[in-house]
Amino acid sequence: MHRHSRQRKVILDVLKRTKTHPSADWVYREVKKEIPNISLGTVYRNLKLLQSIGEVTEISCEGNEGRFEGNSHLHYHITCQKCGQIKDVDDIILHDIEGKVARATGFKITNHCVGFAGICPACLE
Amino acid sequence: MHRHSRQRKVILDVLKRTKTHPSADWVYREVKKEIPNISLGTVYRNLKLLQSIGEVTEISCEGNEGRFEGNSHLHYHITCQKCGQIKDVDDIILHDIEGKVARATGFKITNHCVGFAGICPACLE
DNA sequence: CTACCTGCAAACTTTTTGCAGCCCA
DNA sequence: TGGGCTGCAAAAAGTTTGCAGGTAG
Repeated sequence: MHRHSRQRKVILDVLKRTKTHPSADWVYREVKKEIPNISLGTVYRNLKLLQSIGEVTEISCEGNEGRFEGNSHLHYHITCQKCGQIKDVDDIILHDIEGKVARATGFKITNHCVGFAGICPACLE
Repeated sequence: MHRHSRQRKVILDVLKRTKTHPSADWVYREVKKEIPNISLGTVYRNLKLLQSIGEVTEISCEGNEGRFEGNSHLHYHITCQKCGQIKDVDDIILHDIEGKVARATGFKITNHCVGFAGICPACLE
């Protein structure tokens, strides 16, 4: 199966540590501080592998393509359309919606995501 | 403001007509049947313009980046993780969720999207 | 006329992949 | 020692943009 590698460990550490929702390139530049000769290809390969084993989630709702996070509990996101920041929305979880949609569509649901777009308090002023 | 152009009209027609959620390239190839020498750049420019005036929506939830649709009423999407098809979920709309999130976050909400991932009935068999 | 729009092609951004060598178990 | 993993670089995929000429109003 999988082996350990320093690169993979540091990539995961960076993602677990940050509160932001970074792009692959941001992760690359961050890991580079610790492993200066790491390659971008390795970052992409590991982000993909970590996703496949559920350690990392790629978020994509409302135009936030290619952003990752190491926070594995279910939560939603909101993006400020002015300054671009992405924040977690932890207060609201739709516990029953997957069952409803399963009944309505016949799909076996494995996951759902919710994204909001708007203007953040700071940009509203 | 904006002028009319045959290219723009055909692009919009294609999007209104289809029940799928096509990529820019699919739209390009479809429009090409009617306007053989249209360029991909024109398709991208018009998809962007049509988005900005609300005629077209770019959907992005659960890995469906770069897919467009001409169906402008609010609805959600579900993607089959096996065959890749995207279907509309029309039966369920969360009318009150934007207000809830506005109160919880202080954002002024302008939009929300919901995406589901799972396995479609055909692929389950 | 005069903006806006188009086709074309080049440029850019983001992500993937082939390869030779390295390293963990 | 073998198979996964890495760095590097080239390639692929997706999208944007500059330009010169066309066209709607």
